[in-house]
Amino acid sequence: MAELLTIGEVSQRSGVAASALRFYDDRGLISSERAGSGHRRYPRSVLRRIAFVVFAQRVGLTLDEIAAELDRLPPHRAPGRRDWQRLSSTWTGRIDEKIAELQRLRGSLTECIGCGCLSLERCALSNPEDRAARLGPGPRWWLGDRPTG
Amino acid sequence: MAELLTIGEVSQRSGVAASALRFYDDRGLISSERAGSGHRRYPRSVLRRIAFVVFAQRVGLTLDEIAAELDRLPPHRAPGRRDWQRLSSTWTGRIDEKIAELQRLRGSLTECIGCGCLSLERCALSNPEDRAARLGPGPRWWLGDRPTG
DNA sequence: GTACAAGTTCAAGTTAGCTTGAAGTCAAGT
DNA sequence: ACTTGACTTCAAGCTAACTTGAACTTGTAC
Repeated sequence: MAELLTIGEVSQRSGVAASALRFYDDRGLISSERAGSGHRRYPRSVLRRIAFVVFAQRVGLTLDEIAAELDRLPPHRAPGRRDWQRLSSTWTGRIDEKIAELQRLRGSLTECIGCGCLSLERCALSNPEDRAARLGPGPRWWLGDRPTG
Repeated sequence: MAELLTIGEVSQRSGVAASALRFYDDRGLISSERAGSGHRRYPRSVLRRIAFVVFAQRVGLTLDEIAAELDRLPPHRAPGRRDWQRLSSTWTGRIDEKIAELQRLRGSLTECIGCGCLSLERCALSNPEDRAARLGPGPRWWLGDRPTG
């Protein structure tokens, strides 16, 4: 039962690719000591941190946002039950927003099909404001669905 | 009242940037005649086609999928009420799937917070199968949420 | 001592859906 | 004639979150 884990072991246990772990390491989401050889050595607590990252991603947070959340924890500490609960309401709130938005979309869709208008000017579905609001290049992430920045 | 519209006019009426319209044109989503000058000229029906594209994007279809749908219409025809209705069930179905998935996510989140486990091996939230299933590079679109390829 | 797996860094590639810029053409107004 | 604005093509850039490849070093097993 080793105290410190290699990147390969962490990868296996977490299901996250080693390349991704190096990437997280570079971005400061996780941190490692180095063995004399220069190889990364991770404490077990890193697994909870990784779990946190994975879950947060599923909720829809970007890595930057996740990094910000992790920065609010005592340095290098893995999130515990308390932190979990502090975040839970924010996260479920976020999911709820997404659900609500999809339901609104669903509603307008059925409406539009009912009336058969398919008019860009009138139909709520086209939602030109949202589209106009997204400036610059890049894929249109969730196409006008992002709540705040 | 001109019969044919310039790309700028189409852009204004649809709210879609001219650069995007050229992009759609190149991808075959819309098609144009050319004036003697080489400038694009669009029939009015293009507005309905564009509406179709915009709506389909909001539902979550990729441009490739949208192109496939449009290919099933008589060539160069704008989608009418019938086409609309034929597609409506597919689309609302798709939205429903997404909603269901978010609700599942919400459920596991509350569960996980209740038990405080935050274990990558046991917790339903981490969902290693989904993650393992996404191969290759590129951003993890909707992080493991995509139903079929 | 010689494989071979597993680790390292760093740069470049991948995806989608556009945008931006460069360099030039065309049309209308003064 | 000259400017202004709208249009053209084509190549390159942007974003996020990684992956892939090259070139090299370390650690373990036989």
